Amino acid sequence: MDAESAANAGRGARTSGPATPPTSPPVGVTKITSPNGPAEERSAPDELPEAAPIPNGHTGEQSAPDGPGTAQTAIDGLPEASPAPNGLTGEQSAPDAPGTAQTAIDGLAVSVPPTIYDVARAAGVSIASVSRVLNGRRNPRPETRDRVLQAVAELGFIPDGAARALSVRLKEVAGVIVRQPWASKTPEDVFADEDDSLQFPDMINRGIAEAAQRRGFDILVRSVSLDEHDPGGRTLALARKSDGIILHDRVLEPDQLERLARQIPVVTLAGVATPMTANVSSDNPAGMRDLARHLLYDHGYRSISYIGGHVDSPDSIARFRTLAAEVADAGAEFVDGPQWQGNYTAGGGARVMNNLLARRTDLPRAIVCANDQTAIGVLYALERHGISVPGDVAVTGFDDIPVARHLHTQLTTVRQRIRELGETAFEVLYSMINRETPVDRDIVLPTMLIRRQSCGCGEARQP
Amino acid sequence: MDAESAANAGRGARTSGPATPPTSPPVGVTKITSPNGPAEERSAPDELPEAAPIPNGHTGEQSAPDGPGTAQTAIDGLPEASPAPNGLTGEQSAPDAPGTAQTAIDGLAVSVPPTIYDVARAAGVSIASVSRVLNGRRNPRPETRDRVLQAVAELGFIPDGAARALSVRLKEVAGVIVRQPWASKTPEDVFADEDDSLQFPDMINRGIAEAAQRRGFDILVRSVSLDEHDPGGRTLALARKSDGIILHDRVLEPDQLERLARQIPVVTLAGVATPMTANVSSDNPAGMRDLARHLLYDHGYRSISYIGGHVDSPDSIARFRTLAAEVADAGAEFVDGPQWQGNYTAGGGARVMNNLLARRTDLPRAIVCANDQTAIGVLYALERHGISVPGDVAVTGFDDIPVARHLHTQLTTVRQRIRELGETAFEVLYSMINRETPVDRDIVLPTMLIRRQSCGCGEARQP
DNA sequence: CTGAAAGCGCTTACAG
DNA sequence: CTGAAAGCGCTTACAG
Repeated sequence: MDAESAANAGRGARTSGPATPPTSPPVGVTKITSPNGPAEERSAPDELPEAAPIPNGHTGEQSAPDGPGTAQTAIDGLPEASPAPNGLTGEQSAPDAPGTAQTAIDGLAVSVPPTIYDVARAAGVSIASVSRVLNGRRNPRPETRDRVLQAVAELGFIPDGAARALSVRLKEVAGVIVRQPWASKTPEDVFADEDDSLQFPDMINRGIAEAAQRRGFDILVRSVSLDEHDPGGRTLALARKSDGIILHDRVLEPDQLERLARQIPVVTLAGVATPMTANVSSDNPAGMRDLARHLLYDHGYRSISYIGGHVDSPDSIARFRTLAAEVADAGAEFVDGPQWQGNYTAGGGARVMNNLLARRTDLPRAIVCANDQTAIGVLYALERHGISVPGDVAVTGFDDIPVARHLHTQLTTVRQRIRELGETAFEVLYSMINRETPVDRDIVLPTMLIRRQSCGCGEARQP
Repeated sequence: MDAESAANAGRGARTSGPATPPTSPPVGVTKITSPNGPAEERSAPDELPEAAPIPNGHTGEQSAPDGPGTAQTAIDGLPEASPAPNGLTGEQSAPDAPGTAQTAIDGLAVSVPPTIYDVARAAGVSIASVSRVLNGRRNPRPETRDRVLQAVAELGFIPDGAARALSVRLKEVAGVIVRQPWASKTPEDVFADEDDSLQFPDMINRGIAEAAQRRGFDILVRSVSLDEHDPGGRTLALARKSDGIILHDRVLEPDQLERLARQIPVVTLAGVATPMTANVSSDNPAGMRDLARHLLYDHGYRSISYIGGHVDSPDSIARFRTLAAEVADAGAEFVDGPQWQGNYTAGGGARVMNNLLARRTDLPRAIVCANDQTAIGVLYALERHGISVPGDVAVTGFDDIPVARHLHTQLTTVRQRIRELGETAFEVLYSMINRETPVDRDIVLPTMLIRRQSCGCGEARQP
């Protein structure tokens, strides 16, 4: 059997319907299968007979709730393999299942994993003892310990997380909700990819995950789009799988937030601390003030505008306010209006500029963007229209994401301690989960002005 | 009470030790608290008295396994609030807990969430009925339905995921293991940030998450570093929280992989399908062949080298082989050797080049990199040494990550359908979880050569 | 030190 | 249509 046919061996076999697929897409994973690569690069070992060893048969058959339950039982090897106390009933083979041993045949069978009862029996001890040696509670007798450990190794036992979670009331999972900026992208959007690129939220998540790992936690990330019909619902759905929730930017309305916080610990990023929630964010006022003064006094720009992020973003609002105040204090002109509303994406920034330029609007001397992503779009639009940055117009960002320094015109921006934002958010959440008294429930991290080319620094301003 | 003191209100209160912190870091989340931002930006509403309404008291007290269990019970509102059948024992207040009502005081208290029993009682029906209306099973009487729904709304009931998972034997969670390239970064590494940037793996994960969402699944991502002492252990730990596992690149040894696959469905990315696992990857041979021929025949380069990724990476090995073969076929020179070993990071690429240049080695006419990240490092090193790309040396990448087109010298590379790789991996895993016959267990996605500047295309080759 | 048993919060046949 | 009960796989006082 050559690789080609081996790869298709599974085809044509009966396929059972998935268990109530939420939004079932055009199903079918059929892809272009290596049109021309050398065979050895994609060979599919397919020793059917002995290739799928069923350590301990006995299929639990998780029949789909509705839909015709389809039984694809593996070869039932050891009938008496699971003498669990609470009488395992063995597989409940669906009535319409003509043949069995199907999953075993296609070689991808996964037998029902062993439980703590299997380990206990194999080791000749009680499940309590197994649990104890596995969790290092009260030192068991060395012999007991060894026997258990051996049984565990032999069976390849992996304790079920759900069962443990239910028992200790701790899942060791933190849910993270991100506002999805890349939802509204159009096919021909030049920045589709760029907006898919590493965002500020991704880096924060990296920080969260890192801190979580130290505590034995994992993170479950879910993104909700701006135009989501029910962000609250999606958030709740994630909450049931987590011990606590971290909310990026502003994903929930205040009332929804309160409801959620009543059920589970909640930490917001860039929001505002409430009696029930904690918050961690960067010092927007200080960051924007430094940037604004640099533009106003160091460069002497007399007219400045601000391209906002999401309309209701606390971060964007804070930045806007500080900038407007600084511009006013300097007696300079603050160019404002609805046409300057962005959405934190490069596409949004480009759109704002294109619209402005189409109307032949006079541009301010400097354009301050809500974040780097937006600035990237602005730079692009300006460049395409032959407008020089920073010669004709200065442009700045906020965040200092990695790409910022690789742009053709390096971006002047305000650096946030992005990962630290995430790490801190997790630590606060962790303490809340442990019902500890949080050290502080409104944490603000410092920022730093990063001067590069786009504001007019770095190189002699060329016309 | 001003914002400053409000923020510190919680301090000084007794803090209980966290439950067996794995690798306890210098604890304490104390951060720089807004050095100079206006107060209203970080105000912490702190209406102590009525701020923390305890809907239905009764604290479950998840006392830390070892360590002195510290009880921080909330105000016990409704003593008889949980008439659960299996006799809830109420809080097991730890012996050393002098006072209670502590979490309520600091305002961040989270009462024990209601269970299905609370809902059933409130609605005057059985828990079975609650479960049925919530899951839309067998249409309940409209009245029953309404009462349940109302009770759910009133109590803010969120069914516990662990309990559900245990019962239906499905967690609706897919575990994803990534090989962590950013582990070995040194402080002074110029590319630390760049390597922190959106990587190929991140984009794949985005695809996985997207596909997962359609099926009601969430993904749990864990990264293991190359020098991990026990990648298998960390993987198993994640496996207990998941229904299936997706492995990036090559994170497990074949034997570990087999052990894992015997317990739980496994899909590898860029690996090789085995009797127990499925694999999805890009067509490396075709992609590299197109690239190699472009370099060899279109540009006529006669000497080429390859900077590899991780030594044992199947992708890198496949690319290497194809390139070597193509170069040989063309009768050109393939410059090889251990000094050309990279590690998929920009830092790695830069290091290889710096070492080579330090030894004043003659460079080949073209340097093919295992991935874009590596190429970025190479471009950087070359530029610093005043070597012109593509004038003196051509450089190419692989992946076509977003930054590739934003580099000063735009990168010629081989595009992979990155997100699709992830989406496909999830779909295959999903079918395995449902014990379906997979459509194909070795899926290969097509690639596409993207010619930009770094190979010598696009602009007239300047000296 | 160890075992028997209760309990975690759901879902789902099984009988009314 | 609905309720009582069993069962999912662990952990943990509680008694030996």
